[in-house]
Amino acid sequence: MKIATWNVNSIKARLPRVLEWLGAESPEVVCLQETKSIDDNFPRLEIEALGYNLAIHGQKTYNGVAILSKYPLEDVRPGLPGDGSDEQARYLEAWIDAGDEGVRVASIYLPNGNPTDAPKFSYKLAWMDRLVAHAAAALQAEEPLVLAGDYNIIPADGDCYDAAAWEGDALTRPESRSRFRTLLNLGFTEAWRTLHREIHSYTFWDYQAGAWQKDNGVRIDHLLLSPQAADRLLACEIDKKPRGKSKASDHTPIWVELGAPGEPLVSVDKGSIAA
DNA sequence: ATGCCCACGACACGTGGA
Repeated sequence: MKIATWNVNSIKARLPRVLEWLGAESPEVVCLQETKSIDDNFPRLEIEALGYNLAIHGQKTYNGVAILSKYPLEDVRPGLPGDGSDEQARYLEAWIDAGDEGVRVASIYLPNGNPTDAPKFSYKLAWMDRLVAHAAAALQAEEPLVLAGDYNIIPADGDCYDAAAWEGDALTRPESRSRFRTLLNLGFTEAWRTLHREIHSYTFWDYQAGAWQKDNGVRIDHLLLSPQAADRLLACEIDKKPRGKSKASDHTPIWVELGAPGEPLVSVDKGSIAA
């Protein structure tokens, strides 16, 4: 089962790019962020026509998350618990009903947090504290769980093109990174870094100053796997193709491939073992 | 050193993004 995450920067502006990518790659599950659409205006029909079920959690103009799935969606839960006064649509989770290959998936749009001398930064940190608490509780279920989305966190200096340029930014501040590590240390596996050793691989390139052409990017879109999901991890790749198209989002998709429970992670050549 | 570009809402430019 392929599970992707993509910050589309407006589902309305990006619909042709999204439909083209879904048609070409056919991921079973897709988490979208920054849909920037109220639920009544979400282009459901076009996406359903490609064989997807939808769960959406939107608001006017800003934020907005969605989960697309070729399997039925069950137990859909919009909103990150922990603050009933938070009206920003940044979290949505659902159970993907794929029988023995079922998995719980969350679509996450973590606050940017800039500028760091303003309430936006404290909101980011408080939101991360709530995410840590919710993730810790979710682990108690001992289910396969994938927390996928735009974390607005550059985990390490090698995950951006110029660490000096990003020093002091909300995406690299120690307060942000330490909370991301706390999340990982609960027992989550960061899929891409687990399977790739190379640095300077990115999921976001700014629209400005020719960042895409110069490969001035940052790696801020992540998939975090519970132990039961990590045991099934077969692959994780960044698909840079959509970022190079016209009318592109500034983010590009990243995906994991999960096998069935108990499926071998690598094929074994029994003949050579016998020899 | 600062802004570059893009999307939104709803018409002009302010807000937000990262």
